[in-house]
Amino acid sequence: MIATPDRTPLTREFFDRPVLEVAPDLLGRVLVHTTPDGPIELRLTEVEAYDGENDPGSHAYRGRTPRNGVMFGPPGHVYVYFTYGMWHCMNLVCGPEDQASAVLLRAGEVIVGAEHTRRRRLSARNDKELAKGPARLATALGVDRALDGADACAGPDNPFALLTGTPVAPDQVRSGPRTGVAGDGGVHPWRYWIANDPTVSPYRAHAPRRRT
DNA sequence: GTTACGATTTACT
DNA sequence: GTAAATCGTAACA
Repeated sequence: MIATPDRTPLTREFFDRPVLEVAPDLLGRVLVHTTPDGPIELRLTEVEAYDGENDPGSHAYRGRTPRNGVMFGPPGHVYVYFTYGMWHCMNLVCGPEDQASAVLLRAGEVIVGAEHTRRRRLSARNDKELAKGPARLATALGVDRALDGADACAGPDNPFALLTGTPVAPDQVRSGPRTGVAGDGGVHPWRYWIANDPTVSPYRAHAPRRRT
């Protein structure tokens, strides 16, 4: 029996901590995105930490650019990037400011508004696949670069918010290498997920692209 | 201006 | 299991 999720918004202070502390603490939290179709709510089941300018796997590794500028801003905001010419992925910026660390939201369980996500996720064979993977998660929510920089701490009446939810017990948190991260960026066990959760995406090693 | 590649997903053998 | 899809971004010339 799962307790009723706490709908108090997560505070700026929650995100203004080292990213390796925030990332596992996000599991079980509830993301709210209000779309033109209606609200969608997602319980986070899998995340990945990216530790600022010293992390070879991070978009911030080579310094600030037009794309990653939000990562260098205050914590508690959304960083959205476009990749592979097709997909969007979303992150939450963690503090302290100028550290440029963030948590990639890799997977979740849709708990409200599944009917809206199914229209965007026609290849999903069941509801567990609606947000099983970072690009699938963003697609299910209808998130794109328009949300880049949005404040996740402004409360549930805003287009985007993170609520306290029901954080998972520490003994239910698992960790391992990050998925699809090249080179030295793949060595750290900075991927976190909820044990035995059916919405967690499978691990994949980085696949170098073949020459044309 | 040109080039190489990506914090992925999907379809197909 | 492998390969195609598809284009913004950043590095390099």
